[in-house]
Amino acid sequence: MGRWEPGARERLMEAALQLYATRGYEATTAADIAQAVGLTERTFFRHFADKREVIFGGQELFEQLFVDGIAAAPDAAPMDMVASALGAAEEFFPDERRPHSRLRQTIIDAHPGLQERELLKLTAVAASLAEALRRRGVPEPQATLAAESGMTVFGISFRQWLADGEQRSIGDIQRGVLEELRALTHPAGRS
Amino acid sequence: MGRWEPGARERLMEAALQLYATRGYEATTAADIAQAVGLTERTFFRHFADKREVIFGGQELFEQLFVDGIAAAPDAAPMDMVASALGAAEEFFPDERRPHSRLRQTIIDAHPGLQERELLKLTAVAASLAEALRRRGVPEPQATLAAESGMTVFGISFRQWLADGEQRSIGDIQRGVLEELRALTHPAGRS
DNA sequence: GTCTATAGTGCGATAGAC
DNA sequence: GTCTATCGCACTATAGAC
Repeated sequence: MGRWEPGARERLMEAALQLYATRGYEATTAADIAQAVGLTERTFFRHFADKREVIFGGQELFEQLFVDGIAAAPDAAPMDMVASALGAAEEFFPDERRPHSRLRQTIIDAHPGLQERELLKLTAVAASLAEALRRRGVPEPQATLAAESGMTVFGISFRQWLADGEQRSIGDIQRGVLEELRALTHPAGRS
Repeated sequence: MGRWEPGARERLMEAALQLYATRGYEATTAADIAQAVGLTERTFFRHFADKREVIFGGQELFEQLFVDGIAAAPDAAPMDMVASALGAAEEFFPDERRPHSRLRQTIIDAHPGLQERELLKLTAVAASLAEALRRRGVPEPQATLAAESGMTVFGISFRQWLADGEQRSIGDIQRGVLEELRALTHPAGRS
């Protein structure tokens, strides 16, 4: 047994989610979260640059899955490689995770500061996706366009996946949304 | 003549831009900005909810122009109404404004906190665009998809408009990027 | 217009792991 | 001894409450 319990980071994240959910984000101080897991405020800020970050742990894995998806996609048109990479969402958001994701999203939606951070993270993923596409030989502006369109599809699908009564997997939803995007940008009758 | 110089808000915005550019964003306090135009810190926070907001004045007009663009667009496919609304960018970003926009963007790009705020503003515009499309009878998810795709086109085009040596108007760039998007989501040979 | 809580930083000290 | 996680304290600026 060491001096410290292991997994301080994970324990802080879990405690933060619970406290933000019950007591409210603004009413919860960094010191509260730290105290809840037997640490000090100073240690909280060693693990997380700010009070918002504690909600967004595990995002690196999420981003990596998408990027790997591009690298592993068969040679095809840019949007088809993106579609293939979107499969990563299925791995990251299995249906069992829906309740947890709903709770987390409720907290984020209730606070502009957290929404800002979420958008920044999503934008970072889009930038990484674009970079991965360029490594596959896709030029600009197509790489950024395809990457951002992919994240748009993911975002809309993720929201729908969380919607009350929704039963489909996120992958199924994404495939439908992507088809809608294709139809939208190329309506029947237009050459 | 009133008791106060008029245009406190505008003077604060201009002073903030200059101070952020010369001294750096983090090294500039709200009190510094207020003092530069002969006001107190308290007054600064009466005009702007936080230190970041001072960079984003005038966004309401920007948003309104896009929304009006949707309302005024001739009846057509959703993406065509969006394309029509994108024309608002031409009015809001005439070529004379390029140097000012470049300075402003340099400051934003150097600070994650400002990037977050910028993304939130852009997302708010997308949400308003989607709402305007729904008022024109476009259902979900097409409305959100078209609105967010429109903002993607705007964002990429705006970046390109600021790029070194770029001569085209933002409208010309947007038209090209939109065509790229159409081609990307419907490559030749795919039905 | 003042007063105050909280976020977040900097630095030094300490306690274990190796 | 080095390295790393933790703590404690002092400090500033933000932002909101009164």
